[in-house]
Amino acid sequence: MKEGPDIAQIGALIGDPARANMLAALTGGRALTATELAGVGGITVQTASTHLAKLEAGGLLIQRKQGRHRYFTLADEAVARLIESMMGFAAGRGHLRHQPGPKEPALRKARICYDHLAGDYGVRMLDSLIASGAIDAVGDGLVLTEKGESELKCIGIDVSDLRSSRRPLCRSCLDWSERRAHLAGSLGKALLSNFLDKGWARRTAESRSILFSPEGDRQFLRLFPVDA
Amino acid sequence: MKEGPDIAQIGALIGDPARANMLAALTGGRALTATELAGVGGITVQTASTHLAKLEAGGLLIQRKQGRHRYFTLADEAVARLIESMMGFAAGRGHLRHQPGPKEPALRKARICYDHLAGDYGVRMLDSLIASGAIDAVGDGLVLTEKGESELKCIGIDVSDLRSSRRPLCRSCLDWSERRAHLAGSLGKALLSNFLDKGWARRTAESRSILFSPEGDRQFLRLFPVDA
DNA sequence: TTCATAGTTCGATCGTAACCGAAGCATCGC
DNA sequence: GCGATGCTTCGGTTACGATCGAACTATGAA
Repeated sequence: MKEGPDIAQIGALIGDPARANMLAALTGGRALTATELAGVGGITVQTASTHLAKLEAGGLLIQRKQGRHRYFTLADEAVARLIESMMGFAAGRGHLRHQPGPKEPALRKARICYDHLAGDYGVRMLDSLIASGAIDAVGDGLVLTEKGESELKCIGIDVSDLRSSRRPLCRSCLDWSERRAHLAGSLGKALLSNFLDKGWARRTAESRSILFSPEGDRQFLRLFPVDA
Repeated sequence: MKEGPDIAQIGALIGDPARANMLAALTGGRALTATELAGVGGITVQTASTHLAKLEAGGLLIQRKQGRHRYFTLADEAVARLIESMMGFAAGRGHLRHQPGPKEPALRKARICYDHLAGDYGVRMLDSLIASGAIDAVGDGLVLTEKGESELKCIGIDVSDLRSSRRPLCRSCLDWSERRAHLAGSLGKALLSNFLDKGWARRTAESRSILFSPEGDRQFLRLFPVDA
């Protein structure tokens, strides 16, 4: 039969634990060096090098040389969405990691998903935006309302800038920890950048989790109440 | 490290060519026996049996015993969506099958995607529904309009029946051959069933392709014109 | 120049999983 | 009961790929 595109190739690429860990780490959006990726994969640099070459040949990664470092990133947003969707799927099937580990709670509270906010806070934000009428959930899509647009302007986000990009403004992204949708798209990215710029939150060095400051936490919860 | 769900497990399950072929075949929505699946995988029944056991243990497949046959199907629609999304991704990266084969054209024209219409005709149908105002494409979601609902009633589809199901009415699904969206969800299913019931088209025995009769072809093109 | 760091390539080992033949169950038709 | 069919389990072979040590290339620093 051999019908359609070859999913076995990319399945096999993702199917190795070391490679899967590297890809998951890169879903954090940050460019990482080969040595760092060897660390997250739990393997030596030699092995990591061959893995990275395969991932690059498969079109999942791109590398950028900078001095004697090589920075690897996911090839594009489509790869990030694929990985995230597989995580959502795996979480739904109970294919979870054996030991949750100490960083799990922080990761579940707030983490970065390629370039936008995910985890409990990400889901909460979208719920609140929908409840307040800033975003309409229509079918399985999301649309920004006029009301929402003016509210965003108040917190310093100019939506007309975002519209000029080819990327969709609002996109819903399934959250693997919450098993519900959070906000992706260029607006999702802009909101997270906004929080980081304001100093409400910051990214951690080696993890995908996002740490809110006490003040940032307060502001965030005020801005996105649960029962709005 | 070791953040989040284990995508390596399902990646590895899909990563074997024989298993990938079986899964792709099952995306046709039809239940297949172990022997049939061995055929599409290009392996003996013994080997297929072990593969199927692994896929079942991984939650991707379910089996139903019926007499001395065992019928395998995808576990649920989420699996079908995962496979289809991986196909779309793979097609975009150029991970195509080596030789297109003789059945390719028919497959590209019209095929079944779990339970709804895909391929050129699937994409054309959605485009036409949007152009005529029966469906609104809003954000990256799809909504049926009142006008669309009454038009559907004319061709014999009662939307209120569909609404009662928990499954979303309209969903967009990326088509790997056309690289554009077609209509999924319970409405997508209902439309395809409608065509099959009317005798406009029929499913083929061993492939995912859908064959339109000359009359059905005429009716379909009349109902969903390109420049409506 | 020399040394140190980052990364790749080579070579060899090792483990696992895919594979099939043969035997073993289960179900159907007779 | 019998044989035939559909499928699974067992045993043994084979092949591929993940892994690492060691050697090699490249960039940067002193």
